[in-house]
Amino acid sequence: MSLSGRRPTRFEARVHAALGEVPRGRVVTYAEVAKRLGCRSAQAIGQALKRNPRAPEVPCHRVIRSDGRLGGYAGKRGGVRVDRKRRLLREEGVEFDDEGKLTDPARLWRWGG
DNA sequence: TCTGTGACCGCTG
DNA sequence: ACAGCGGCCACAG
Repeated sequence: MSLSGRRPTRFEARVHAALGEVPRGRVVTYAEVAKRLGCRSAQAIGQALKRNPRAPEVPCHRVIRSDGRLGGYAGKRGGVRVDRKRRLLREEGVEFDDEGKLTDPARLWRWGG
């Protein structure tokens, strides 16, 4: 309850706002979001998302790793949580191959570039 | 592919 | 206020 009952920090709010700019059917990397916020730690982005599993208000599932793999979801780096993430993306037309890599790199969203 | 190091935010004590 | 630690990561070797 320490998590769900907590009010978002300013940093978290900025992360969520940034995610809101990512259209459906597109994905963005943790690094890209970090860059957008002027933060040099992509991991800090993951932290912020973990603290707010309240989808679909915040489309956490649209954030993947720089190497094209899914990365974690809802605080876990594997298992059913990530399976769910993959399903959600699949519903938006974003697919991953057997290696867990993003099939179509054109799906990658990025700001100003 | 795996390991080590860098980076940084928020929790806890 | 402050130090230590862990975490949905990135990057180099």
